Amino acid sequence: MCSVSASILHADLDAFYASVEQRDRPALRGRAMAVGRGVILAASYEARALGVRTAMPIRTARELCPGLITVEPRMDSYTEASRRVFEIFDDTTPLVEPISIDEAFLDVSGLGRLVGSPEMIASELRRRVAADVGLVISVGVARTKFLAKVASGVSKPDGLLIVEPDGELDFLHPLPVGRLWGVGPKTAERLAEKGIVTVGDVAILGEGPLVAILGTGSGRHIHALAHNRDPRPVVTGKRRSSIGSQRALGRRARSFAELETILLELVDRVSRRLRNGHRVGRTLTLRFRFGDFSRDTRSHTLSEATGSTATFLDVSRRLLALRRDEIEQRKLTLLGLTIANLSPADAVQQSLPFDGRSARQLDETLDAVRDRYGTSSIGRAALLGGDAGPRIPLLPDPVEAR
DNA sequence: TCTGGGGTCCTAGGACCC
DNA sequence: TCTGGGGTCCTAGGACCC
Repeated sequence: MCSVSASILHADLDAFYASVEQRDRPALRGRAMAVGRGVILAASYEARALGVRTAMPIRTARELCPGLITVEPRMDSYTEASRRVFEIFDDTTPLVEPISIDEAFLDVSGLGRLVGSPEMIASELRRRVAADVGLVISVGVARTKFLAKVASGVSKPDGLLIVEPDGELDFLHPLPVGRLWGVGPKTAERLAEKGIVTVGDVAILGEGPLVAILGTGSGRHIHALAHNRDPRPVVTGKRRSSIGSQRALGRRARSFAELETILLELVDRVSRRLRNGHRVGRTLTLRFRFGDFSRDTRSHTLSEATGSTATFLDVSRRLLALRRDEIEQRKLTLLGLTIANLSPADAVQQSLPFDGRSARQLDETLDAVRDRYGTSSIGRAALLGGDAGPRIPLLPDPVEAR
């Protein structure tokens, strides 16, 4: 599926969240600033120059960079900026594959005669994103998706880099192994122990020894990438395969009743998003993180996919109860819920019978839940499981539950 | 008050079926 | 009594990415 010429674009917005903030608030321009809550989500290039990195705790970032300005994320603004950038992508070629809120692959192989060379298309794309949305985007152009992504990364910030087919390996081999997609800190360390530091080292090693170090899956994968063998085409119309939500719990201890309330909020949020996307799901996974940073999961697969909040709540509360002792002994610092095994909502019956309670009774139930657990973010939808789903049974008294 | 919050893919063992 | 081979699904966990 590789085209013979460099005609896959990887377009990636630079320091996306931070750039949107600097665009909207001129006082932040040219300053070391970052977007974050607890940890850094995105840092301006001025802050990066001082060592501030994504995923770094804000406290650590301030030690490195005492004057660092941090702002709370405004997801709505980022979503809107992203939407406008993707409109420009879609206007450029019908073959657009989104990867995340701020990057995508574009296949422009069919546009040569009509519009111009990949280089001209990439330049025009960068110009339009700057002029119409006010953001800087870097673009890599190559024969494969993998190499296009590497090229955009190398070109940043505000870059355009084209890797022609006859220069691929010369470009690739001097780079550190961490540039290979799928090589993170752990894998890089294992390779470094064997003296493998650059992509070229991987390429020379051969597949056999690499498989011996990393196992079949990643061994073959990484070996192929080191030779720029990446047959994956640009694919449009992908749908996500899971939907989840999680909540960091901070340092203080939480009662089991509090955790049940947080779980209810997670279930409410996830099932609402599921229904808004007209999807139903079958596998629930509860994710735990403890004070010592160890992680744990518990999952359950239903016999049929559903969109019912009540069912999700029922299952997830049972999964939570399974870990009750563990949670009370070791401090829980994160609780997450993911629903996977998704399918289109019209595949199953969507509206479950309403149990006939009056609106007033529902509100009373809701008040009781809020009262008991001191939360205000639970809506009636949580009790109804959608427009006409069954109500959620009132949470048992925390004392009774023991 | 301080370690987001959203995802994807892979592996391995056990259950179960043919 | 001994013992196949192949396949799917589920659960748990690990690594990685933005």
